[in-house]
Amino acid sequence: MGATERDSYHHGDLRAALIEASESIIREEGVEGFTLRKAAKRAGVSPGAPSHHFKGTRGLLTAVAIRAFERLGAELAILPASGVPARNLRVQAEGYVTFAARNPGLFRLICRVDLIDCQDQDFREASFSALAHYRNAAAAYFGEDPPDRAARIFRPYLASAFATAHGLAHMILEGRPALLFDTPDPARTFIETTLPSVLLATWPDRHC
Amino acid sequence: MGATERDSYHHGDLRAALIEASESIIREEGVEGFTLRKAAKRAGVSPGAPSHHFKGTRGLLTAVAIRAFERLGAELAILPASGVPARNLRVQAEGYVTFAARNPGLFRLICRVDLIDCQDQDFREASFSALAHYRNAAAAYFGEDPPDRAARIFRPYLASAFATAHGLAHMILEGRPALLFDTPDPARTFIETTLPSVLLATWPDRHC
DNA sequence: GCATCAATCTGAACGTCATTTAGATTGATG
DNA sequence: CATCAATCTAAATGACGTTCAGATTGATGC
Repeated sequence: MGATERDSYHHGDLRAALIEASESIIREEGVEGFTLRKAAKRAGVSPGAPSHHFKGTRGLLTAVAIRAFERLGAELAILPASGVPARNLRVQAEGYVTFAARNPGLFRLICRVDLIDCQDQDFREASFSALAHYRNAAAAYFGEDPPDRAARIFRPYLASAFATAHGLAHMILEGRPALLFDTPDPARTFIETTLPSVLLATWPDRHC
Repeated sequence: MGATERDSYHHGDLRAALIEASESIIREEGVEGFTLRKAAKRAGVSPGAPSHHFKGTRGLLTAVAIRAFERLGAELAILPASGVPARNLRVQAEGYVTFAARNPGLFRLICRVDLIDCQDQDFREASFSALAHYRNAAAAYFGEDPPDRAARIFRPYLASAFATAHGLAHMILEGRPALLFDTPDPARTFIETTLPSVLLATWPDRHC
């Protein structure tokens, strides 16, 4: 549970262990509870060891953010797709917000551009790939071709398709639902009650 | 420019000076560049002095956040209002996003619930008051009575009215426009080109 | 005008943080 | 089996927030 036991002087796969440890810390204590020393301790190494595998704290957090985007992408990928574009877009948006609500630490991390190396190619690739299904659903709904990898990510219609869900996600993480509901899980209640009607108002379509 | 000169042992109005200094630092270097010691130095006092006026760093940042909400509220209050509800709502939303783009540090601060005492009554009051015009515009557009001070802030229609603008604001602060435009001020370009069409898609109304 | 008191500020300390460096350890190569 | 580069430790550095004893002073009561 605490520091990982280790028999040899070398760790074996410290890089992976640090990412794993960091993700756990962020899940348990949030991004603000994360420190490089904690991650090193949890992986069973000294505070200076991580520097051989990552460019400082930022490098490690960038790697964790990449994993977070991969998890988001995996969740969006398995959502059911119907023949109704509006419904598909709404399912993707709801999945996006649900991911943020269920993984507040990870979602906050991928939005903390001050903590991450946003120029990192793997990071940019991961952030692009994660939203593939969402993007396709939006393109189908708005009747446009989905942008390819070389094209700019955000077109006006895409901004529209992302902004509402992104805003709702942040509202949840900023604690708005707790002001509204006294249920055991206010965020869940928020998603189940407020969100569908919001998406309905944003992208009205009686075919859903 | 640097430390404020001081003739007497006592500062006179250190509380206000610390808030002023902190806001300047956050404007210049962002929230992540802020430290309590910097603020103390800029106000011309020792690192321990602020503790007599604020409950730690969080107390000071909460005071700065209150000021930030007041500035946001002041900007939204002077926006022109017409007889067309849809237009008024759109003007408020655009003002909201513009404030975020022009004051990235301050806007990030009021969203950093980990740095602020969100239970603070003055803070809650300020956050509520700042959005008065926005709320009224949304209520008029959706044909509902605006909620009074005692009522819960967010209803579904209000969440809808805020989510898109809030999401766009975060997208700007997360650097998305820089991926899109090569202009000297990508955020400005984003607002002037992408944003109106996004708001149009979100709240379609040919009376604007 | 003066003594007293509470508010305010300093200076130094403490523990934690990220990061760097010299040196110890060891897996891999020849 | 010797060599070498990769990996890790231990210690140090400087900045951070916070606390505390003591210095200073504005304000109050006389």
